[in-house]
Amino acid sequence: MKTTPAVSTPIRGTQPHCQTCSLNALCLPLSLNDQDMERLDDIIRRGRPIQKGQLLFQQGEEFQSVFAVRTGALKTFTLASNGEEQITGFHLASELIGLSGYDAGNYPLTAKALETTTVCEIPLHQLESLADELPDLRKQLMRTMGTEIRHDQNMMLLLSKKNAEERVASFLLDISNRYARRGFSATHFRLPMSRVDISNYLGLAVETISRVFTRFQKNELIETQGKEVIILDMDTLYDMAGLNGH
Amino acid sequence: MKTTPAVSTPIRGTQPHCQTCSLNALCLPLSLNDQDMERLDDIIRRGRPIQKGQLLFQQGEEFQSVFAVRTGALKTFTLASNGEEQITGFHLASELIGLSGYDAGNYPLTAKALETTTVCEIPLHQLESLADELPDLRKQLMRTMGTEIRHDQNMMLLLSKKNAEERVASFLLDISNRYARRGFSATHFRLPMSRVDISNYLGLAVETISRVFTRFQKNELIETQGKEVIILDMDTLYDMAGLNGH
DNA sequence: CCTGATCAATGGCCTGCATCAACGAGGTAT
DNA sequence: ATACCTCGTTGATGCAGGCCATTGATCAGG
Repeated sequence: MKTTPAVSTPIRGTQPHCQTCSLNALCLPLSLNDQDMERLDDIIRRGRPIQKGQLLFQQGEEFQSVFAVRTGALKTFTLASNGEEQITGFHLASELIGLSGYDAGNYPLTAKALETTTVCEIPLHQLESLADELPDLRKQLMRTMGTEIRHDQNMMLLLSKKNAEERVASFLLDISNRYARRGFSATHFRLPMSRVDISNYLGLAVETISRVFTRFQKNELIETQGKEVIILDMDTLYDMAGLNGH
Repeated sequence: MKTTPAVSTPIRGTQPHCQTCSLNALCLPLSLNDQDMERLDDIIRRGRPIQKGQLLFQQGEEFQSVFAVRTGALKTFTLASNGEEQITGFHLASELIGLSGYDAGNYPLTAKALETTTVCEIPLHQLESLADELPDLRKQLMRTMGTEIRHDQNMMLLLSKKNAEERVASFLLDISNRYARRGFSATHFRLPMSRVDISNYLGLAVETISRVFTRFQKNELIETQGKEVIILDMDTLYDMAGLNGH
């Protein structure tokens, strides 16, 4: 439960590269040509996996690296002064973590593994100089931050305007879409986080999550068994989420 | 109530420049040297003021420019599919608007003037190429986006964990700090937005805002008269906001 | 000066969800 | 096997804050 020493030294040869990574079309290299991708690949450190419950970095620590999730999943959360935690996001494979630390010298949130997880570590200094040389990389970084802002503002809308059912529907569809983009099933997946995490993220009590899940099952919108979820009626879920159409 | 044709042609000579602008230490030129600031200044368009209620840009419109507030104030909000609006932020002098549009080709939110407002328009294309040439400008842009992310994540915490009094206290202190950074009084200021806007932003009903304001006045934490606010007991407000100390 | 519109404040009622409590199902250590 | 976790589910109760309605204050237009 303590911060792991980030990621160990690079072990080239036994480790995959951006060029051959199946996620490169979703990840930071997204818009880079082969040459540029190689230069990015050169600064990336890949280390041993972090175990469930371990921290990737902690709120207040010096902001040294940005991370891309290779396998597994993490949650990021901020701590209020009273010690309460607010989960700000879940991060699946190919997603970038840590850029929100950019405006200050330290991470404004903590990242914790939800399961055994491997990440690519991108040291800030080198990312900085590379971003100054490669306009496409700079654009991609700014797009990623723009996406994060958009996500957070959607969450603000969810948290201040939607009721419990709308929140849970939105959440399920969000996860479904993110799996689908990675080539997995949009209707049959496993939630990597606990009910408590979901409730925290959605600003509800755990009990409310349970109740909404069972209500959704009675109405044959979904089927669940523990963390396994099958979506039965995508359209109705979209309506409920207040995302009519798409 | 329709989108204004953004900002008219530049009227050089009668308009101020970044170099002489009293806000340049808070605004985008923040970290630029004189030469670089001049180059930024060259691409900035300054136009006639927009009136209260007019839109600077509208959700869905093509993302063409970023704006810096020179005088006045605006609110930005997203529209849910049911038409409800969620205010995502208020923007005072020197603050940048529009960067959240960065991940797609169009603005994900609408910006509306809360009072007569003047802005500096920074066309995206030119900002892009300048950012590729000036590392300091790139860093400043990314820091600004990082600040926005941090703000939004604080709002997520507020919206999902704080009660009505804590929300209002946090809000008043936020505004107070932002005025103070601009050299205005931290304890005596005028709120540019209506109670309805505040309630929307904080995820509460208008009536709740009114009640909390009067409760705060009975407890001699603040004094209000319409939009005028005087903060009487900053320390207690900090405690209530859950920002003990600072 | 009057009229209608917009905004803020306050009272009264009502509900969605938090809270408290209890319980079964796995999982793990002894 | 047994004891002891943690996790998810369900039921019962209470309340913070939403919603509706009224009133006064301020302001713009005729």
